[in-house]
Amino acid sequence: MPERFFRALADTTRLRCLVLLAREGELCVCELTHALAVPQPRVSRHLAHLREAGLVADRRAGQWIYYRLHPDLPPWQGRVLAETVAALADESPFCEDAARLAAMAGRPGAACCD
Amino acid sequence: MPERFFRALADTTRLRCLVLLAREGELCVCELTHALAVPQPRVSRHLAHLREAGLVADRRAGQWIYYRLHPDLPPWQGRVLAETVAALADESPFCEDAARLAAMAGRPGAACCD
DNA sequence: TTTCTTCATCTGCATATTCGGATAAATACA
DNA sequence: TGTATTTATCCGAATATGCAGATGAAGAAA
Repeated sequence: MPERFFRALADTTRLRCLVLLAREGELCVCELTHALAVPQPRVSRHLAHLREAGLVADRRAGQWIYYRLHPDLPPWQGRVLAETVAALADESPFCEDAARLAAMAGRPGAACCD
Repeated sequence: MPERFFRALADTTRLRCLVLLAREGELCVCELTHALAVPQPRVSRHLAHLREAGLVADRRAGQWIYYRLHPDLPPWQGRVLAETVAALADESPFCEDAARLAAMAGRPGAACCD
């Protein structure tokens, strides 16, 4: 099912989510929604797609659901993802996403004042 | 346009062509058609897709048109492709494709009797 | 020229993908 | 209980993608 893997990567919204998750480790839907600056249902829909493709895992914590890159990703897919993230992280719109996330106020897991 | 790259990889016929080209270096359409055992217009259509995505280059030699992985592929895309080919080459249907190609009679570039 | 081979493209159709907007479900909190 | 927040899903429509089969275009060889 390698086509399923690449199909999951063949969309800008999903790639932006993956690049952010690779950088940050774990993010909730509202953080991703703020960082990408797109409607929330769109983020949820694409995260569901990534989850069904086995690329991300989710974890509920109170009212938030945190997503992360799937720890059991096949090694070659992990290497492909790492190469991709390294190549894209400094490009647009991925770097802007990271900047918006860093500037986001009231992030759920963050300390209030540091 | 990384989505364009991954979209090009998100189809079995195209992946099979790419794996064969990576193994063999250069192949004409009739060799690919024989190796994949699918209708020729299907191969041509997907090769055109790969060409428009910048993944392969073509070269006319008489009545044959030879395709190869594009020599100017961005380095990170080359690494992704190499990881992918290494992971898939021994899997089905990619290994069967290589076997059918090896057993093909009357290949255009081959010597007649060795 | 005619014929053959190779390859590309067109036509018609079915399916898949994506979207925005509305709504539902689950949790936290008053 | 009721309300606010977070997340998921549904709906309808537009667009994209894939296929098979037929046809077209280009070169080779008679």
